[in-house]
Amino acid sequence: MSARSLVVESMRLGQFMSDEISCALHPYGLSIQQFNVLRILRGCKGTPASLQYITTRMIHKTSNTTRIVDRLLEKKLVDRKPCLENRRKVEISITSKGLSLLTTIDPVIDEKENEVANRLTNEELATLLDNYKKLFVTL
Amino acid sequence: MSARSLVVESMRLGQFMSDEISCALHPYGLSIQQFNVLRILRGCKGTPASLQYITTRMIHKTSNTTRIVDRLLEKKLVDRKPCLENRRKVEISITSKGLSLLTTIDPVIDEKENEVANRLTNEELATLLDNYKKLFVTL
DNA sequence: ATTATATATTTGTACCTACAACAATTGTAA
DNA sequence: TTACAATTGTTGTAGGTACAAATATATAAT
Repeated sequence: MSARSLVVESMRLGQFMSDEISCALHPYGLSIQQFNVLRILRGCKGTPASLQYITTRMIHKTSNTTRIVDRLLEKKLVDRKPCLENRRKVEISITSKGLSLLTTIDPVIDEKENEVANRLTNEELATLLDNYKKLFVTL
Repeated sequence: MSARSLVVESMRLGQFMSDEISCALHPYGLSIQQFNVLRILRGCKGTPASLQYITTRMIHKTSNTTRIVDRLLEKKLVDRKPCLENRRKVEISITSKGLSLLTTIDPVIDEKENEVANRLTNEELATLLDNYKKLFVTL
């Protein structure tokens, strides 16, 4: 019985977290994946990233990064340029408009994340993350 | 730092579980949501269910049950009839083809679920599910 | 040099989520 | 009864996931 619960409840919790963040992002017109890409690009600190690099860092391994970046381009939150050294590649970077949007959103997300995390003690939280690691071992 | 990890890692874990199940269902041509609906209908034990009833029991609260049922209908895994007592309603039931498909799939899913759950001791599993409950409290 | 293989991205399709608008039916209240 | 609100389901649209095929470029093998 518990085995089935583990799978279903883990999916439910993931969905719940996802909903919380999506909801917080909604006023800013960003989907959770678009936000994810923007934060990955900010983490690059000026160095442009390839689509492949972004993809490896996303939550959904099979997300279609091309099309997510397309939407960020339309909003002028990122730039996309062909890579001169390797013309198969593309160089994506966050614009100043993108950076300042993130600056606005940061405290809202932090607040939301803390609000959820505060339902557990630090010890419970540590144990939980520890158990996650055990579950994640790839087959 | 842990607060952010909690949200991200919960989403990752949910995605991981979802991927495991989707992958196991793939050979049978069912999506995880279609499978979910079939299991809900089986749980009704002959009593037909309305779309509304099915929706309340799904993982994704805003799933468009009409269209998921449409695809199960195409595969003749469910029946849909107008409800005579309340003509706004519709009566959905699982067919014998649907039931026998579920019977085939059941052990595959059980196996997958156990495989994942076995990475934790019973005590760890109980603690994990307990912590899930604390996190779920709706705001 | 030509062919084959690997890499990087794009495009196509089916299905799903999220949200809103719509239509039909039923319930309620003046 | 007529008007209004609530319920139930369908349809439309934008964005996303998953998977496969196509395209372009780069690298390796013969």
